[in-house]
Order: sequence, then C-alpha cells, then structure tokens
Amino acid sequence: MENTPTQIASQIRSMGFRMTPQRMEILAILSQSEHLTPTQIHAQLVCKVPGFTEPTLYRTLDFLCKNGFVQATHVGNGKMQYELTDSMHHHTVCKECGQRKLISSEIMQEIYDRFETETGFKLMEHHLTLNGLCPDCK
Amino acid sequence: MENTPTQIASQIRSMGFRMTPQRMEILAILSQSEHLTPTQIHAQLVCKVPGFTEPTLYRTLDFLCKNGFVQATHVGNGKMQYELTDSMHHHTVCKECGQRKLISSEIMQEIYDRFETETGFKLMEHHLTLNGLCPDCK
DNA sequence: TATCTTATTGTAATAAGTTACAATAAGAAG
DNA sequence: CTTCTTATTGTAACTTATTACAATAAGATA
Ligand SMILES: [Mn+2]
Ligand SMILES: [Mn+2]
Ligand SMILES: [Zn+2]
Ligand SMILES: [Zn+2]
Repeated sequence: MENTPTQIASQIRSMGFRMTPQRMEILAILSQSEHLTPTQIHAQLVCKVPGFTEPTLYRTLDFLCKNGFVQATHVGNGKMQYELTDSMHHHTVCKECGQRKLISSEIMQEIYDRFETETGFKLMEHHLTLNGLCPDCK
Repeated sequence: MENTPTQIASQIRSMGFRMTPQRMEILAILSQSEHLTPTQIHAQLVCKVPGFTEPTLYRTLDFLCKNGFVQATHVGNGKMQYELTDSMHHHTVCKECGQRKLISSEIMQEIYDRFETETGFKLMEHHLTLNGLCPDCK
C-alpha cells in the first residue's frame, strides 16, 4: 500500500470514485508537508487554483479520511490537522515549552499490543498525540 | 481537590480571579453532564440567560481549561467537547458500531507508568479516546 | 468521438468560532 | 455604603466551517 498522489489517484478510481483536478491538488499539497490545517491548505490552494472553494476542500478532506488516504489529527489546540496516511507515528507535546517530539513506534507498538490483549479492543489509531511535560520541564 | 460549582467558584476567587454569574452558569451546566460541545452548552445557556454571548462562552471554557477546572477532549469527530475535570478516565470508540466504552483506570495507569519510565515524559493526559474496533466488530 | 449517468463541484446562505475594543460590574479599599 | 481599579463582559466585525441545491464534468457506454 503506497501513498503518492498518483498511486492514491488510481486507487480512488479503482474504488469507483472519480478523480478530479481538485482532489489531485489537495493530494499534491498533502504530499509535501504534514500537520496541515484546512486554512493552511486552502491558502495554498487558492494560489494554484484561484476559484477553489471551502466546501470542496472540507468535503475532500472528509472523503480522503473516510477512505483511509488521509488521517485527521489533533495536537492539543482545538484545530484539526491533516496529513497523508503514512507509517504509524506518535508525538509528545510539552505543555510547558511546547516542544514536540516523535515517539518511537516500537514503544507504542508494545503498549498497543498490551492494551489490545487486556481489553480485546483492536486499535486503529495511527497517530496519537500525548500531552504532558517533557523531561527538561518536568 | 473537589469539583462542585460552588467549590470551584471559591477556588477561582482565591486565585485572584473574579466570580461572575456567567462563569457560574457554565459550571452549573458542566456539572450536570459530560462530553458537551460549545454549541450544546450555548443552547442551554440562552435558555437560562437570554443574552449570553458566544465570545463569553468560548473565553470562559478556555479560562476554565487553562486553570484546570475543565478538560477539553476529542472523541474522533472534529468537535471539541468539555467536561469538569474529574477522575482520570478513558474511552474506546468503535469505528464500526460507534459504541463507546470506558477503560479501567488501572490498565491505563500501568500503561502510562511504563510510557513515562521509557520516555522520561510526564503525561498529563487525563482523558484519552482510542479509536479502533470493539471485540464484537473485530 | 458523441452521448449519457451521476458523482462531484460551485453558489448562496447559514452556523460556529475568533478578535479588538468600549462598556460594565466584581471585589478591594476607604 | 461609596469609590476605585481593572478583570470580565457584550458589541460589532470578521474568519472558519457546514448545508442544500443547481450546474458541471468524470468516465462509462455505444
Ligand atoms: Mn504527526
Ligand atoms: Mn469522557
Ligand atoms: Zn518542555
Ligand atoms: Zn463495534
């Protein structure tokens, strides 16, 4: 399972959906950075495609999320952020200094495994942000 | 540390802030249910206090969160939800059937302890929602 | 290539959330 | 109780997000 815009495009088509310039533009933008808010994405869109509208942006993000090509995440502030579904990764965010740090997948995988065996629940979270205090600020 | 509206009110005063009817109304509403969106809270507010405005609602929620009396949470849809800071508790939400389930604090505490010792990060998350598949839908 | 179906887009109106600033009132002081 | 300070509220304007529906165009079919 790959995740370049072109590969996602053909997957979209093979799922019976239609591939449009609007969807392609959004995928192109998402493929170049992560943790983008709708406003940030829209700012980039209107540069390239002057008439691009908000409803299309929000609907498309929704569509891409529902079909697993994009993941929506929260990082503490109330704003949604979007990124292409990539390898599982997690962050810590320090409430004191704001520093973000990537958490190794191994640690989280072990924790997830244990959680799943103890609860019978199958986790599908691929991107979790944990808030607290970093070692320095603690 | 208690969390009834009256007790929070006196804490707010003793912290040098002012206690207002608006803050009291919001605390009263939050003390009666959990997982409330701003829109839900506002709907209740305008019934009781006809002129209650949105800026005051959002500012007050922000204020109560920053001072630890209220916690803001996400449950998968993009909407923020608010509730009085109570004992730590966590949920699973099934992507298939939508069922929500409370996760025992003991399990999470052990997992948190391990996470903290392995990363040096001090978690302050008191309310985490984990998405995936419940035992039935798995 | 031309035609057809309908998924997807844009338009227009609305709702939710934010910001800047002047008016108000909580609570301290006299 | 009255006065004073300033934290907190409401007003007004704006930005971000959502909804309903008519116009468009992707891609299937002939
Ligand atoms: Mn990330
Ligand atoms: Mn909860
Ligand atoms: Zn820190
Ligand atoms: Zn289920």
